[in-house]
Amino acid sequence: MKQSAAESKSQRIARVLEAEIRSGTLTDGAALSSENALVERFAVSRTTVRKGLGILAAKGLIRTKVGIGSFVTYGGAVIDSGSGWSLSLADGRARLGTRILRIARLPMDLDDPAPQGEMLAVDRIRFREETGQGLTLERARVPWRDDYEAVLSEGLNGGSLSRTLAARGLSPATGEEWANVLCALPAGDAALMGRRAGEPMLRLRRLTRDGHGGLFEYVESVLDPEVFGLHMEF
Amino acid sequence: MKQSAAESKSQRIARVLEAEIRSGTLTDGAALSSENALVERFAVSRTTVRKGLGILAAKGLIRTKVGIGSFVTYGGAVIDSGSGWSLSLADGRARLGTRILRIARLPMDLDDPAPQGEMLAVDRIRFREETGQGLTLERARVPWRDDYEAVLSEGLNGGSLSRTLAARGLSPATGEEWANVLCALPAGDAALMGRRAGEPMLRLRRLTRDGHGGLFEYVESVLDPEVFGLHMEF
DNA sequence: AAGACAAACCTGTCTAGACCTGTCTACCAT
DNA sequence: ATGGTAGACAGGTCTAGACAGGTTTGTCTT
Repeated sequence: MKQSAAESKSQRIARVLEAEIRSGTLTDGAALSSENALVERFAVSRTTVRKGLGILAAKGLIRTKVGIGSFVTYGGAVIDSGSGWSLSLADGRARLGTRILRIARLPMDLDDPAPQGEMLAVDRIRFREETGQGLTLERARVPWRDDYEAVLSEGLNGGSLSRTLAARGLSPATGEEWANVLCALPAGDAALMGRRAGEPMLRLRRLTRDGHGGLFEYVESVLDPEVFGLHMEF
Repeated sequence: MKQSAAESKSQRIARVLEAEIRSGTLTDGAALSSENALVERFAVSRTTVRKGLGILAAKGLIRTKVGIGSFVTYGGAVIDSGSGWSLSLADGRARLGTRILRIARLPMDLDDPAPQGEMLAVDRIRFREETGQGLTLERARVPWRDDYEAVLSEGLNGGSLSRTLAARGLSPATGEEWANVLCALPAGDAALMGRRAGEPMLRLRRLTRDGHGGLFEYVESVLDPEVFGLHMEF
């Protein structure tokens, strides 16, 4: 077999496996085949397979444990504790696009956690690419720090606020998450999402704290109930 | 065998048992099943079971005596599990009454798990005592066994199906749970609950399996979204 | 009724082997 | 120098046993 010039074998392996993960063939939490099985499947050496898996691990798509194997960690938007909810797409294959509504510095504007002064606010919508209809509306608030100035101008690392914070060495120590039914979508949110007001929606609120109990991040999400659900294994 | 997270089998066993201890299913001083029984239940080797028990012992949750068995030594407050989600009453203290709609032997009548033949069915409503309005509607299905005959005539142990099963030495090895928004309460369920049809509701589905992957229990619940939510700490 | 004994449990400990990832080295090709 | 191959080795995880010794219980004997 001829090797396409631009892509090494390990990159190809990573690409094929990533496609299987993102397409849902390999679902969240599922075990990948063992390295030796992948050696068989791709007819390459184990070194090459491991390089490919390394690429996926660096992207955060899989995690591997000695003596056990590699596991898909994509889509578990929550924690890696293995014992939490993960948000799941109930509706098989919906292609999601993302649009950032704003990244701004402003006083706390959400009701729930005690007012905390200036915040870094990130509002984001995810929408169905075919129709443009908004499927999720997420409002994240993080206590302002001066080194967030760069975020305002340069945006987020990989579109993810948690990744942006992690890149600054910030990660939460504890947290809570609530899920409930929002019986009627408010008109303002409906307009932003391109939906009808009054629809029932799935609502998630997530509050994380740093080691000293201070607010780390607060996220409020409204999700299309036809597409999103929560899933847990135990 | 499919493993659900990047977690070793012994860790999973420890986690499941810890949840049972902390949730009060296994109370202080109670004996755990013997190691060989746990081998059966989780379908793993005794070495692995012992590793799991070792984790619990290291946490001080159990103590084991030669020739006798392992015992729960967790005396502390039996608050909620800490791992996984717990159903929480959003609406402070609503006094709940319980009404069993039926306990019956019948062929599988719910859509979700593959049809399994005869089932023990328990349908139950929880309602607000002040108003009589139904807050939850739960349908539980368990594959029929002949020794359930007594359940049909004598009812459940303490009103709980899981407790009834546990009393017969039956407990699940693994399970999954889904939560989503039921956009419109069907008319039939609405009549049972004394609610208006078409209301949005919170819907939970829970499927547990025995160690060999066979169906253990399936429960479908519909919950008042004003009163119930999901909560998780991590 | 009291004691001895055996069977059936239980945990503690050990082994051999299968299969897994992590790491290393030596070598080849472009 | 880079990317791939092939193999060896260490160590983690799990299985399937065997064996020793503690505990309980029922039964048989005295």
